[in-house]
Amino acid sequence: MRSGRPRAFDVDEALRSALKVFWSKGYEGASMADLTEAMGINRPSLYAAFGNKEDLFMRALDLYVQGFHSAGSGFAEEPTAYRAIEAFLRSTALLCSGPSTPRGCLLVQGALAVGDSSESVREALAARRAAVLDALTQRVQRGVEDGDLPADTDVTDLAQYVMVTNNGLAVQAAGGATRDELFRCIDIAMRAWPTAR
Amino acid sequence: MRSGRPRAFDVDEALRSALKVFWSKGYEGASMADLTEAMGINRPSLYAAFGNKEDLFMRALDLYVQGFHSAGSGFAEEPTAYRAIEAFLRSTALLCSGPSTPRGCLLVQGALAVGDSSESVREALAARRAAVLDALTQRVQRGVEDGDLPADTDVTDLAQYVMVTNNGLAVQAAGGATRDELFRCIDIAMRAWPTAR
DNA sequence: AGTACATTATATCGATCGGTACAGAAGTCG
DNA sequence: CGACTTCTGTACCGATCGATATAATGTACT
Repeated sequence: MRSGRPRAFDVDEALRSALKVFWSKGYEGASMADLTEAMGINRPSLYAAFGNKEDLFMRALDLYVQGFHSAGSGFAEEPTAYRAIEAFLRSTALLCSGPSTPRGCLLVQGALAVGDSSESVREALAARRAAVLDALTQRVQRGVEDGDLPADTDVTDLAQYVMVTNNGLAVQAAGGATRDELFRCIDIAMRAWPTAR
Repeated sequence: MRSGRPRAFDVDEALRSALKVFWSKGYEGASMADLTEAMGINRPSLYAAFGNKEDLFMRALDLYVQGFHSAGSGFAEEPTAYRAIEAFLRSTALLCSGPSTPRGCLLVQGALAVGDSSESVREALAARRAAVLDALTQRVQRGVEDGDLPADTDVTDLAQYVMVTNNGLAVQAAGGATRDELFRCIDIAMRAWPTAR
């Protein structure tokens, strides 16, 4: 065991608490006072364990993407592109309307309405969203290759449409839309899906 | 003419400058220093002319909705529901990707990622978005009555789908999507439109 | 000219922001 | 038992937040 006074809190649990604060208030909207209160620790403990506010956010962002966001789950493994995208959107709807998590999507919350001080945070979020778009594009591309999408499908445009729907769902969820309402929107959105020839 | 020293700036022009700042940075992301600099006036002049930061934002919000946002333009007067909604979405895409205005939509920018201090601002934005949704719902409803939508169309769900697309377009635009990309997303989104019987 | 009055600019207010110095407390080592 | 190391709690740092007190400036009315 390491010498010195042992830590009186669980780092992972504190990080989960921090994630919830960032999730609901965004990067700049979450103050250190908010964070330390939610995490149940003092300020110096936070800085010793996580560095600074930006480092803490990056850690929370990793946890969010790997542990919560649908791009991390196996949506791409659904048998057809249609079912994969539908699963992706449904997963987003579930995540954004969870009863025990904040409404909306962290990747979208922090993307907008940000001051000058957090350029690197905005870039990190943009990179994460780009990664999601890339995963969607690859799955759509595979759908073309598998023959469950027309050969002349513009995979970039179609993936971006899915991304638009995803972001729109996140905003509506943050605005108070219910889980059922989001699901019915997905049902409509999937009607835009190209039919296989 | 009113007695006393005349104002050295144009109120409407200053308000337009303030709108641009709020539009790009959101309510909390825009500091009074940002605003006064963009407006070209000193702090006391701002407070004398507009009250406080929240009052200024509400004035800017009015200007945005009445002067910029597509819900204020005559999208509803297009002959069919399809063409009305398409016009609405295209108008959103144009607004969110304008070369001389900030990217994205003020109603969406400020809706998310907000601290505790601006509850009333969030409510005002939610009310504006609700008004847009209501206008969409009414136009869809008229489409059902006109017969260019099936009689069993769920107008609420369809309007909410349009709202989701609208919000998604705004987020993608804020993230850097080009005007053409947005337009192609709209082309795909409109494929979900119900066909008249 | 002189008074009244609204706007201007400077300088500053208390509160809060993210971030830390410092001393005491709680462990492992010898 | 100390010596050493790491964490905890308090109290505080300079910077910035939104908002103002105060006094100088410029216009209209008498």
